[in-house]
This record gives sequence, C-alpha cells and structure tokens, in this order.
Amino acid sequence: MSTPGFACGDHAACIRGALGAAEARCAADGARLTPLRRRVLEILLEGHAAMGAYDVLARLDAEGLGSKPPVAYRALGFLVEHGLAHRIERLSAYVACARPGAAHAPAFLICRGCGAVAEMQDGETLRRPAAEAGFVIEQTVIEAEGLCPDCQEARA
Amino acid sequence: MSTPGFACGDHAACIRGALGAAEARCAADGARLTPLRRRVLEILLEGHAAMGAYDVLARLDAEGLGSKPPVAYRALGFLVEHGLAHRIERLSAYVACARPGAAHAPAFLICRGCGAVAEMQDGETLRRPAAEAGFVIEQTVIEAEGLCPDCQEARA
DNA sequence: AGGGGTATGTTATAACGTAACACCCGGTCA
DNA sequence: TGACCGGGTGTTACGTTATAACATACCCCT
Repeated sequence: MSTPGFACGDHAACIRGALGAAEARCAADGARLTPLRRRVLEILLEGHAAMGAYDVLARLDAEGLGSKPPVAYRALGFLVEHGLAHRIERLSAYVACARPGAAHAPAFLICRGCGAVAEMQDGETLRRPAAEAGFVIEQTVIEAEGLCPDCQEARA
Repeated sequence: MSTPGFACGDHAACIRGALGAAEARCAADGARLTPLRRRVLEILLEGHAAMGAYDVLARLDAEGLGSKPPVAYRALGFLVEHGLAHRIERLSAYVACARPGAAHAPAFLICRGCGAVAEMQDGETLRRPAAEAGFVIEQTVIEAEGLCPDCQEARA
C-alpha cells in the first residue's frame, strides 16, 4: 500500500496491513473498532476506490449488517474522525486512508476517466497565505481532478 | 473588492466593479450575461458570502424570477463555467469570484464561525506531485476550514 | 442488580442536484 | 415571408446525499 501513485502492489496484503494499522490506531486513541466499523473499512479497502455512502450501505445491506443511511454515515464518520478514511468532497464519497497512523493533511488526485483516487501528502498548502490573513486552519480539502496515466493513453 | 483577506472596503463599489468585469468577460467569451444570470451574480455579490443554490433560488422566487431548482442551478453553472463564481465543495455552496477576468486556480479560506469565505490565489499546489505521478490536472479544489481573525477573538 | 456511557436500529424528512421535455424568442437563410 | 435552428427559460418529476430524533441493545463498572 501507500505507493506514490495509482498502483497498489499486492492488494490482499495492502488490506491486511491497513486493518492492522487501523487497530493499532484505535487502541492508541482509546476508540473502538467495532465489527461494523471494521467491516466498513474493509469494504472501502476492497473497493480500492472512492465509494459513496450509499454504495457502502448497499454492501452492508447485502451482508445483513444494516440497511438504513445512518448506519453507514455513522461508521464512515467514525473512520474519518480517526484518520482511517477520508471524505472526497468533490465526489461526495469516501476512501480508505493510504497512510493510517501518520498525522497528515492529505491531498488527492482524482481521475475522471476511471474514478481512481490517489492519496498524496500535502506540502503545507495555504499555510503561508492563511497566516498572512490571520486565519487559523483546522482542516483542509486539497483535491485535483484530471486524468491518470492509464486514462490519458486510453484516449490517445 | 479583492482584498487579500476577509474585509471588503466599499461593498457597493465592489459589486459595481464585479458586474462590470463580468460583462467584459462575457463579451470577450461570446457568452450572454442575461438578466437572470446577472441577477444571480448580484445576489451572490450582495450576500458577500457562500450561498446554497436553494438560498439563491429563494431570492429569485421572492422576486418572481423563478422558483424551480434548475433555474438556479443553470444560472450558477453558467457563472462557474465562465469564472464569475466558484463552487465551494466543502459547503455545497457558491460565491461570487473575487477576481473575475483573471485566469486563476482559486483557493479558499472558510470560517466556520461566521461562514465568511475569502478567496486566495493558489500557488500551484499539487503541480509537482501530480507531474511525478504522470497525472494531468484539469481542475483543483483547494479549501481550508478554520477561524477568521474576528471569530478567534470572539471565542477568546 | 443497577446505572452510565457508547453503539446500533429505525423512522422520517431535510438538503442538494439533475434528466427530460415544453415553450419561447431572436437570428438567418432559402 | 416563412421555415428553421439554436440557446435560454419554465416545469415536472425524480434521484442522490445527509441528518435529526428517538428507541433499543450492549458493555463495563461498582
């Protein structure tokens, strides 16, 4: 996991690693990674893509784990709050975090061709101009939409 | 208009200036700033804040200019497309552009205390990491949420 | 056993957004 | 002139995203 671009070497290993990191993180935070929350994280990891809350909910429903919107939104909210997943504002969707555990201000590259989302580390964007304006940043949304290498080829 | 932070000196002048710039821009683009579109831009400028599409629609309705969602969404879409307004993803809302006419990749500071939104010039965020990943950026969403100077004081 | 805190289940509805079609108006061109 | 055409607006109907509020279940602690 956590390749710099869009590829992910061994997906099963990537999922195992992320789940382990998530458990460690929750233990450290005193937060409870319940079966439902864990399963939602697995669903995001398996999808290996941004998923809408209702897509996640459909999976939960198919597995008998819940069928009403708040079930999905609450689990997703928990994961986002603990840095195990991120919300992609541009897509009104959610992705598993590629670097759970590390404190980070993530940035995303979103391919409009195939829907893939790559997580990057943000290089302190906006820190300086915000400081000049006297603004205190609490959270950032840094997203770019465009075409990934594969989709550029496909259109060539 | 176009102060670097949250203040706007003379609001009436700011509105006049922005409307003038919008007309120039549309003329240059061969686009039509119809009365409806112009009025929507005025509403955003008067609000001097991010407004939801339905807030704008309520104003239009009060003035007899339209009452159905597509009326507002189409006008807002036109303004965004021509760089006269911006969508704030984090808020699912719209603001008038602070620098109409200039080609720009805008960035925003959003105060969660008072809802004010300041537009900044983005300094090429993500250009480098995207290039390294072979990703072609078409559009960016750069937003920071936090507290503006006034709201920091109010809580002190 | 009882109580408090957290998680989950459920109902209902709010908020945001768009596809598709009907109509109108202004320009142009045979 | 009149047919056509393109863009803008009006309207219906619906799809998607999200949350408030309340009920129930579970778990740990004393």
